[in-house]
Amino acid sequence: MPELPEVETTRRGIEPHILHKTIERVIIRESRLRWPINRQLNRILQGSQFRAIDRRGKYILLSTQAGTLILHLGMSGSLRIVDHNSPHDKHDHVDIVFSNGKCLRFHDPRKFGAILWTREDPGQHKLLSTLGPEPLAKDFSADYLFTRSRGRKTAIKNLIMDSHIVVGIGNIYACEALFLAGIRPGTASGRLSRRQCQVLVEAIRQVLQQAIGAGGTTLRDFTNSEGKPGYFKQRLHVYGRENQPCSQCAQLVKRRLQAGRSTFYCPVCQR
DNA sequence: AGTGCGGCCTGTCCGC
DNA sequence: TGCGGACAGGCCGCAC
Repeated sequence: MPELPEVETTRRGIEPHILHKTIERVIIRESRLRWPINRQLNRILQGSQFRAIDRRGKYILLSTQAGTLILHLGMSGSLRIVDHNSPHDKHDHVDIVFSNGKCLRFHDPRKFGAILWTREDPGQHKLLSTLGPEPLAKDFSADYLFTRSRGRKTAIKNLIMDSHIVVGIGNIYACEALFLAGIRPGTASGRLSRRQCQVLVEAIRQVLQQAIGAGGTTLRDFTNSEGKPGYFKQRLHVYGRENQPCSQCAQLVKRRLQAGRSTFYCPVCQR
C-alpha cells in the first residue's frame, strides 16, 4: 500500500503522539509478519521512550536509548493512534501502549509488513544499509540517475522502483512521475538521455511532494494515523485510469503488465 | 552483476 | 449464492 508519501504522512501523524511518551507495555497478538516479531519486545521497550521518529525510504524508525524499532507497512499496513482500550479487530497485530492511555496500533491484513528491533545504528541494518538515496534529497540528482542507469536494460519504471537505486517510489508514483516526465515506462533505462534523467528526477520530486501535501493517496484502504484517507487520488493522471481519457490529450490511457505489476501510461504524451 | 520470478498473506471484485 | 481466478500502495531471496 504505502509509498513514500503515505509513510511520511503516517510518520508526521504519529510523531506528536508518541515522541517522549513513556511506553507502558507492548501487546503482540500476531507475531508472524514478514519476519517474526521479537517476542521480547514488551520487556525491551517497557518504561522507555521514543526519542526520535524518523523515516528512511518506506521504513519508519522509532528510536529509544537502547535501540531502534524498524517498521515497514508492506502492502496493506497502517499505523493509528487510538485509546488503549479501543476494541481491536483481527488484523490489529501489535499495540504499543503509552502511560497516557494512548496506543500506537499496527494493522496489516496481508502481513507483508515488518516490525524489527535492532540495537545497532539502524543505518547499518542489513535492510537499510544497501538502500539508495532519498528522492527528495540532493544526492538524488540527474547526474546520479544518469550514471546509475548506464548499461541497464531494465525498464525505467522498474529502475526507479528499485529501492537500491532510489527509495520510496512504488507503483503509483512511478507511473505518475513517468507521465509528468513524458517518458514511456518500458524505455530501456540505459537509453535515457541526460536531459530525460533531469526531467524525470524533477517529476519524481514534484509528484512525491504534492502527494505528501495531499496526505497521500487512498485507493481503497490507506488511512493516516487518524484513520482518515489521503486526497491525492483525485490528482492521479494515469494510475488506475485504464481506458479513461488522458488529462492532457484525451487519448485513452493504456494499461500493461511490467514485471508483474500494472503499468499505466498515455501512448501520446509519453514517448 | 543484472534480470526475472516465486512467494509471503488476506481481501475484493468480476465472470461464469 | 458459490467458486475460481485475477489483482492489489512491497520486496526479499533465489535461480539463471
